[in-house]
Amino acid sequence: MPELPEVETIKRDLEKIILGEKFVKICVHQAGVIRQPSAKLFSQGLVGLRVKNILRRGKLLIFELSNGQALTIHLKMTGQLVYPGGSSKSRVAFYFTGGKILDFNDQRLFGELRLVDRWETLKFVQELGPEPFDLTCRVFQDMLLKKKTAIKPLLLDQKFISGIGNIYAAEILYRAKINPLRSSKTLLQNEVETLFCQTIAVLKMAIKCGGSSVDDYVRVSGENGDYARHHQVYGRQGRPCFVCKNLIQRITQGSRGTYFCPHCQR
DNA sequence: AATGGGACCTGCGCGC
DNA sequence: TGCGCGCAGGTCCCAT
Repeated sequence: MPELPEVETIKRDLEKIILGEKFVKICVHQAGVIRQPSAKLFSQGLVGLRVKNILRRGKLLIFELSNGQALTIHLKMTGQLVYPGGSSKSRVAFYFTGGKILDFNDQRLFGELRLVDRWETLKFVQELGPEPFDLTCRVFQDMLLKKKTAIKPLLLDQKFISGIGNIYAAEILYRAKINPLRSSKTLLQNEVETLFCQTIAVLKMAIKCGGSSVDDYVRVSGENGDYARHHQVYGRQGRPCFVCKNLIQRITQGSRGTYFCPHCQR
């Protein structure tokens, strides 16, 4: 699922392809993914505009446009942006000057595309927690002390911290040797420091690898990201921990899967 | 206020 | 072999 490292990878891939390009035509094959305004106004509104800048906020991709508006794309679970496009899988096809086609694919139709006047004022954006890379350990510790939730669902909470999803929450907690069930405010100073450092380290390494290809995620070129081979716990239930050889467990937490090593993570 | 579960979707893998 | 069910998870929405 596209989390921060995957969306950042897509952002960087796209910068090389469509920065400065002008939309000449939009083909909406699945109107449901266009959340704002109507599919018709969305298409009409984009034609003639250039992509001035590409940003990422949490897991949201933002295309700043030449007239001051913005195209926002949330890939949710199965969204993809693929170039060159023009495939039959495409839910929306973006045509640019010079014949370039960018496809938005989305098997499960959870994705959300919007054309808005100001992306900063979207409710979703306003409620997002801080970017991990903008945090200091000290601020992170203060945030953790204000909550009493289990640490795993807290890391997944986009209002608490933005960009972390189910895969990286598992990998980060494993590397920090912290049990996902621990209440955030019971974490000791040194555990918070390790958690903070591992959060940054895992996300940075995952970006360097082009993200984790599990299920549908691919880079804009269609290639896989390479970080999945660094996964220590995600999807490894019943298999031995690489450190202690005890079996990785899968439990359900907040109605989604949590993978961890009960021996290494305390 | 904070937490939990269901809804939104589709394809896949499993068990019968 | 084939069918139906559960599961996958980002976010929203509602109930508790």
